[in-house]
Amino acid sequence: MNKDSLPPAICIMGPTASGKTDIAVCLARQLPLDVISVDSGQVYRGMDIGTATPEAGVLAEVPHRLINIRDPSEPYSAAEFCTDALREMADITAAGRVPLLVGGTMMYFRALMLGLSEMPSADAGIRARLQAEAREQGWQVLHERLADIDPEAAGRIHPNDPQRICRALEVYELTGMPISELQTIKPQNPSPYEFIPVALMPTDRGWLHQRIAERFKNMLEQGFVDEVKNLYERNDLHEDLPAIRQVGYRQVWEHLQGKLSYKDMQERGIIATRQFARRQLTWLNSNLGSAGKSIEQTQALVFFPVPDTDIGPKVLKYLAEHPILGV
RNA sequence: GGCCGGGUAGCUCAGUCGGUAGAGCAGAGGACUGAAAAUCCUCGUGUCGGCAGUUCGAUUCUGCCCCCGGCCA
Repeated sequence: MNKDSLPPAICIMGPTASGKTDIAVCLARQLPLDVISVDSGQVYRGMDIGTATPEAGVLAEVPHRLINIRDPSEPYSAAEFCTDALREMADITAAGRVPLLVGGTMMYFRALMLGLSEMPSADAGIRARLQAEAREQGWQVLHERLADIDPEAAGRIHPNDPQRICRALEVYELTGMPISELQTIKPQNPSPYEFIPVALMPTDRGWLHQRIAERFKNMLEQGFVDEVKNLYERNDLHEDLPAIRQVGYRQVWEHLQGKLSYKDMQERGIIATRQFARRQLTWLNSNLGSAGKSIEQTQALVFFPVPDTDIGPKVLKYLAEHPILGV
């Protein structure tokens, strides 16, 4: 290792239900690793069953950081994740250990590995106002407004994509600068680590779908509906919150509202999970893979096919022989 | 057994006054810079239940048969 080399950080990514937690536990038992969860849902307290947060026994043996750090009423964000993760990574590295980032929130991985451009964070007031304007005039009008101030962003953002139109207008109001211009200013030093990204890739979509269905039913047996009911009965949470919009929670919430029968809730929940997994696979197949190679200190994404009964030992072997880890 | 509805895409169905058919959902592919488990874009050939008849031409009309509902026996 030369003096310029950065400390290593291992990333285990994969779609939902691909077996990430099992791998993490397996690796943590063998190597001096500390786990950080990369999961936009597990950050919320009281949302364990539906987010497949590891069970207490697992957490007792292999602690996961960045789990249950926030109330569901307060939206978390990719930027906050970066701040929190870098803090934890520094802590782990200082202790002479290696951070093991495990999760399925690909945007958080991207933000951590490539960094985010310098931009203001969300502004609830502005968003509420833009939402109200959209309700009256329609998002088309707001998209046209965006086209006036930032033609490039308007060209990239589809008129039917309220979330991105909203963000682009919000950034412009806050800074007076087009978001497309701010985004061209790449972060200088995203994260001072050498990432070793590993992806679990299901080779058989049918297998994944079956696993997703089984796991969702299993969540219901473990009391998923009661978990959501506890949140539902608080009366300060609503269906527009990121926490409540999550796969599974959204469907159970609608069931509690009487909008979905139990049977339909289960079916729609499983379907939503499948679609979520497909989006995660798109990340792994395209952006994250190429993005990994575009940054010097980031290694190319390495794929491990699943299911594989020897997946644990194989990943372990790969890491143990990895030059950056210098084992 | 009789009468009435239905049998069209993986599912739910629309439609073709006779010129081989299209929506929603599912599924697949893609995008992704402070909500990302979010948000959004693209993709529709299938013996139109089977056999025969009428016709230049039948998924469409006619007859018979099979299957699924419902009603009557």
